[in-house]
Amino acid sequence: MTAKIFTRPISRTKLYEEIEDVLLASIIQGEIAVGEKLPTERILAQRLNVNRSTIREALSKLESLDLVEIRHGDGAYAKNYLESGNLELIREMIKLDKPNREGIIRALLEMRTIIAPEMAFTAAQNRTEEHVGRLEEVLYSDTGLSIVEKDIRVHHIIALASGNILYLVLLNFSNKFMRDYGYLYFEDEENRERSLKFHEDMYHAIKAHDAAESREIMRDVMQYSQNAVFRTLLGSVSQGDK
Amino acid sequence: MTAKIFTRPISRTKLYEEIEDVLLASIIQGEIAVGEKLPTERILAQRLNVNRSTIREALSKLESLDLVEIRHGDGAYAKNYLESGNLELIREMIKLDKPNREGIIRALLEMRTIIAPEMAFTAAQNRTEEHVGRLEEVLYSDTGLSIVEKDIRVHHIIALASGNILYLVLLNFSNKFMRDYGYLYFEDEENRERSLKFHEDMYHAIKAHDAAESREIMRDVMQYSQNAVFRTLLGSVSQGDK
DNA sequence: AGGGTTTAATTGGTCGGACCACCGAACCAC
DNA sequence: GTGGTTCGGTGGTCCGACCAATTAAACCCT
Repeated sequence: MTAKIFTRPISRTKLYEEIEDVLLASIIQGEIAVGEKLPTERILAQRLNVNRSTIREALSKLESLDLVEIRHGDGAYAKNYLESGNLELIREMIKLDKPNREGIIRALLEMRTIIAPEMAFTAAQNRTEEHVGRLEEVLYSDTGLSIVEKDIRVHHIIALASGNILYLVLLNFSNKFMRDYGYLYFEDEENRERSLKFHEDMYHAIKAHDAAESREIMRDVMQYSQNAVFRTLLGSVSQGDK
Repeated sequence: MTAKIFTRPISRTKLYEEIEDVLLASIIQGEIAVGEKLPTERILAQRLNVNRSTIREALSKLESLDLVEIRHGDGAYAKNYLESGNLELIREMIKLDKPNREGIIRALLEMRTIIAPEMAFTAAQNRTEEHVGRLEEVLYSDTGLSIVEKDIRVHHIIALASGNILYLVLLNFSNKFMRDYGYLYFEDEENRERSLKFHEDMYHAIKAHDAAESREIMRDVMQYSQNAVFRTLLGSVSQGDK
């Protein structure tokens, strides 16, 4: 006996997330100018017909994105996302701005192509036996891994070996996309084989402490995959996604 | 003698931030294992003697850091920050783990040295007249800017010109440190002068669409400043801070 | 009248308690 | 077993109240 539902059908997403999206869009699209004060929590609650706690959760998220600044006793102010936005904001923007998705993927691949080789270089210098062992495990023991997960783990171990935690964090960000759009690359059989060979070559180079070789290998694979995905993107311009 | 005061005099920071720090430390230091379920919100509220709303705000922040995963109807689970942590988490870690501050600064400088030159290269290719105009404004008109702010703005414009929004976001992150620790570099008179010259040279190279030259200039200044800060850090090893 | 102080209004932060939506495990029927 | 049901527990939302910080108007003293 389902009680008569008085509101919208069913909210699949959390309420505060919907509100977060609305406010985020308002700020990014300039409806709320940079530096402008947002309506108070109480007013927003009343206007959107939700509880103030819910508004607070939404604003809290926006604050975490560095998109608004909340001042106790004063109010919430919109910030310039071009000056303070963080990586998570990029992900949020993609959810609301699908057309830009391609541009961000391009940006991400471009950055990876620059960073990953240096990361591999440093990793080959600093790697310990443990890193080598973990690579072997991923390459030869973990049989149940998909190619995407395998690739992610290899890069993860390399990032760990590099000793630069920022490489690691950047890679984490990249991986979140890889899990969503990795198929753009790995759906091609040739690319899958190339990837496996890459894992092998990189493993040996790192095991041998060959920094220069590691960098070269990484650079090659990054440039190749970057171009491959670009071609895929070009070929699917008018293709919708689900 | 250092008897722990049971009732804290005044909570200088927001309550949920204190709780956030406590939970964050617990997870990073492994007291709460990866994958382990955290106590429920109600239990945490009771145990820490605060309201459940406050606990929820703290958990929400940790979720934004990708440090915990909250599942409706189930509970909150600790995640492996090495696999999912984001840039903001790095900042939080520094606040709680001062000894690591130096390592993170090193990592940041290392990454900047790699990325910034390529960013300048692309910027010189893609820059519009507007970018040139804004550079001129910062260099010759905005007289009230501190050297740190001036430097930040120059890099910001270059990042904008590059057209790669990830460069921009990474730079934003970097700038948050620059505002805190920029003095490590700019307290030296020679470095300040060098910086001004860098702005000049970079401006002309970008204006001339000279990508290769822009990259060279950027690479030089990055490597120099990286080394300069390293030396400063080495020289202040035993220097405590509060 | 000018400048510093007090007060009041406004706004975000915390509280307590209630109910709703969702998940998982135990249970039950088949 | 398989599939549905029940039920307890957990996060999500709501309500209304008070605390704490900020701001600006009102006030007072000189």
